[in-house]
Amino acid sequence: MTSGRVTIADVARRAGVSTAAVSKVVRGAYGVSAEMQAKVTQAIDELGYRPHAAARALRGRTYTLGVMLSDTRNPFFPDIIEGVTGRLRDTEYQVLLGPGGIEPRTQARMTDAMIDRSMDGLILISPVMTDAELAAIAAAVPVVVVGRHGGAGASSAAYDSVVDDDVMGARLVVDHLVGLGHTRIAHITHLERARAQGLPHTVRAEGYRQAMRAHGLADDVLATSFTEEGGFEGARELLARDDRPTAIFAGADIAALGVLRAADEAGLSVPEDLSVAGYDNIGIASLKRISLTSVDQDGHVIGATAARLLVERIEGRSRSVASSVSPTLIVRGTTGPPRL
Amino acid sequence: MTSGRVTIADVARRAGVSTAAVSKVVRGAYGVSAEMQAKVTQAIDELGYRPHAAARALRGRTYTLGVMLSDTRNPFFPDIIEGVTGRLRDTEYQVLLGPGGIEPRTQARMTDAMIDRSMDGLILISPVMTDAELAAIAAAVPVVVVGRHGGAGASSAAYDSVVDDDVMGARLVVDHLVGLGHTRIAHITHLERARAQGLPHTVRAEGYRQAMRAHGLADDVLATSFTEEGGFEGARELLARDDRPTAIFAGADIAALGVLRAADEAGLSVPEDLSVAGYDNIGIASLKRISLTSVDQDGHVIGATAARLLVERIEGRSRSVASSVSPTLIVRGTTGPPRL
DNA sequence: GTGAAAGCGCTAACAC
DNA sequence: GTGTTAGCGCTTTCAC
Repeated sequence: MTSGRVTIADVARRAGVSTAAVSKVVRGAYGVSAEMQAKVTQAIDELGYRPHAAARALRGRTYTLGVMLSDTRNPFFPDIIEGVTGRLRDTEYQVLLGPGGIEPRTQARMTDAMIDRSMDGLILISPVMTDAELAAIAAAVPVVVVGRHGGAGASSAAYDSVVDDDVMGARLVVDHLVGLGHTRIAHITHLERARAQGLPHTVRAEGYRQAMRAHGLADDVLATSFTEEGGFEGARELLARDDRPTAIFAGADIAALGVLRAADEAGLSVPEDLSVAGYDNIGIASLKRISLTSVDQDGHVIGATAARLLVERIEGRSRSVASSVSPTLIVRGTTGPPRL
Repeated sequence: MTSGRVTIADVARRAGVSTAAVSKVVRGAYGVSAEMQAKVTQAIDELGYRPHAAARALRGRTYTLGVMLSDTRNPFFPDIIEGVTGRLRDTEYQVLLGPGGIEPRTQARMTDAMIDRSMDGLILISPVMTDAELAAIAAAVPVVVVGRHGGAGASSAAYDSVVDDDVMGARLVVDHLVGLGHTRIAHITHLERARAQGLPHTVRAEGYRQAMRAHGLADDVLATSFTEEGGFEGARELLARDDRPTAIFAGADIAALGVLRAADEAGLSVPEDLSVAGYDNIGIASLKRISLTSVDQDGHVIGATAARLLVERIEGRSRSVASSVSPTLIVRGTTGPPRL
């Protein structure tokens, strides 16, 4: 089977035409008569011919798009991937995912590997690289970056980007809580590892500050980490204060789960004694037993947008595009009016 | 940069040798003097040469292994993938993931695409295909199937397989519950969609039955679905009975979460009134607020084993291997002695 | 031990 | 509108 592969020459012989003609029909290129089209198509079907991607790669495209994942465990990757594959379903492009790991080095190795495999374009999800590295990759292949905000003026023109509007997401939460009557609203964020910038947690924290200011309220940001433990520790510290907050907005659902545990342990009932909101709307947030108010990023739209932009780039657009997807607040059982 | 790619000819020129020599050095093949080895290696470094995978594919290997994912949302995929990539880290193989979807058709399209891209071997995770289709793929490329039990005698010789020992996992749960004093232990399984066989849930249910029988207890299997709702509905039905079970073993954690909700709503406390156990040990099972007793599959070992077997196959083994990985029971807060 | 040369399957000029 | 042909970058006999 491997060696007995059907080639374009077999099809040409069968249809009684040249290989060039077959190639044109396969690619849907210009200059083929309906008659030839029919003959070739029939021969292809009879023989079960499928173009050999590697051979194509040597001259033209591979019709392969790569998606580099920075962290396979990230709970909204599946949505983004579904968005990407859904958008590409009826095209001839195939999507392959590359587990890049969380280290800049392993991510670089993966993007190199994808370029070596002649992929036609790359979607990088939350890449941990310098803008210079990103620009270098974008110089070699069309690139769309997902999940990194704005950043580096000039060099960013080399690639397109899609982000969740994290400022808006944070504002939705604050507005919701203020609307319920809360005034002491704390925010738990992720402790920054100096190097990368424009990361979602930074933007969410900034959005929170802006929104609080807009309401004339004092902000209160605590940086731990986006883990269950991080949320737990942060909440424990916040709840130990004299004038403890009546609401805690965690920058990620996983941390919000830790906050809920801290509330449990402190004997506080949610949402009566403490309102809790998260970000990302991960699957379990909707479980009745959790029922966490959260900001939904609509990974489908993000993925579909990234796919659309990438194909546009491949097909010739050179002007760079930065797309921002609006999040939605999903109100559930963990937020309510503060006790009077 | 794209057009300015460094080729083997550039390296050969720089080192003052033939392209054939460079090729041998790159592949670590026989018959190269130490001196040539040194010259070539230096030229490669100076020029930053990386072999072009597509060009290699036309003659030899691509050093690319494909992992077909049947359902990106499956919570233990990340572990399996980490196991695979971890095992391959220090080899020259690269791993690319293919989102195959849950339909046989889309999965077939993905495996075709991977074969068209000349991947050296494929790992198929929980593929939904007939054994004949699997055999056809295995005839074209080395294959390791993960998550499908035994099955089709003869044809299975065409590929290797790695499975979790689901019979053992089910027994661990039953033994644990019986040891605590339970006798009325019910099992919630997934309603079978006729076609595929040897699927984990079937084997888990069978393992549960065997274990119950071994203890001289009557089994009690209810088939709903492996969703939160499925677990909820199943548990509601079970708990409405006169002699309701004192323990429910759900064949998947997600369903166990539904069972917990049903217990909450019925006013039963866990584990005093009802013990609950799941399977898969998904991330949130360990959250203090959930603390679900569950069976852990060790996806790392499963992934690493699959990678090892695949590489062995590629390098020549023809005898087929079926590997079974032992699961572990993680006892947490949802199981305890029944109320007397 | 090393190099020359023939392809692998396909695409893209360029002739016809 | 269709066919001929020259490579793409690499691997692999086969001479030397």
